[in-house]
Amino acid sequence: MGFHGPHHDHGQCTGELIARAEAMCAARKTRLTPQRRDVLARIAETHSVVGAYDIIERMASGGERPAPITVYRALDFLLENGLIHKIESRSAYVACSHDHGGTQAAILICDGCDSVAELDAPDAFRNLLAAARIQGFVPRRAVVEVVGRCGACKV
Amino acid sequence: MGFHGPHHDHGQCTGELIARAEAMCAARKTRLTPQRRDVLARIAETHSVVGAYDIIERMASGGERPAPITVYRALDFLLENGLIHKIESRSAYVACSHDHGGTQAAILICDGCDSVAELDAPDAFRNLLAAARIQGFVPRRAVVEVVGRCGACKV
DNA sequence: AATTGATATGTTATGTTATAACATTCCAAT
DNA sequence: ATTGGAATGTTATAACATAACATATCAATT
Repeated sequence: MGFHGPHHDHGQCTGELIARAEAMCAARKTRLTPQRRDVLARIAETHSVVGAYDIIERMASGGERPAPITVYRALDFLLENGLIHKIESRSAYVACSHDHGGTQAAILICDGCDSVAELDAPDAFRNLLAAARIQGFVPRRAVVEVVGRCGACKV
Repeated sequence: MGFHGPHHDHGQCTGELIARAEAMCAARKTRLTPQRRDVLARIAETHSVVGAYDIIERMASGGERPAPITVYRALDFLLENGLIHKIESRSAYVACSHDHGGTQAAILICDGCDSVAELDAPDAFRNLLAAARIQGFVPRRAVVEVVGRCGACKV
């Protein structure tokens, strides 16, 4: 949680993520195929948002250029399994930075450097969903994205 | 606030919205030009989300077909002036149902009937923004969309 | 080992959403 | 009448996402 500075050990981030992905696939009996692993690795290169066509470009430099549908299929898999998040306000994707044990996280997006942090805000979600239910609404999924400036980019 | 039933007086909704738009433009010395008014009116036809190209189709049936950029320019104006909201998780638009006096509203989206309601949830926003600030983040805009079932569509 | 069924991938094409770049027109203030 | 900013027109293209159908892979069963 929180933004990652420029000097953090990013190898650890990606290492943990891949380990988590493998553990999850083993547990759910799904497969982390080379394509899926490759797409995940490309997204995990940074903590900034990455568009689907950015992923295509990155994969093209260092191998065959995948068709868009190929990347979107991998994205669907990774989304379903909670390994990445879609940033709706950007139509882009980011690697999930940590295991949310069933709880939902808000997304903080810096419009200075495009980097993303996840924010556990259980009170906010509780309030939000409670307010929705009072209206007779049955929540299924909440999209919570806050756009602003991270500590490093604020003036 | 809340979802609108099938039998509500929708003429009143659109009437109020246009009146609000005119008052706002008078106050801010901006212009509610015929194109902008037309786009606003098309969005305001229902309380469901409307895509930009839906607006184009609706305008085409009853006049010249506007170019996409024409509609997007009007959408930008209406967004800037708080007369419509963009639903990020749908890439679509909805008329603002009521004047939010400076406060932010959450959006409830029914995945049964695609209709939208706005929800004042000041506690949720307060919690969310406070949690973000603790991380050293400076919030500028919050996207809060809850997807689920409205009272009429839930099983 | 062969069969089978589900999962994953390949291939081609197209649909959907949004903006760039530059020219022209409109309108209110001087 | 001039002028400067706001709005619109015009053409083209960028960016995001899925449809439809064919083929391949793999693990479980016979």
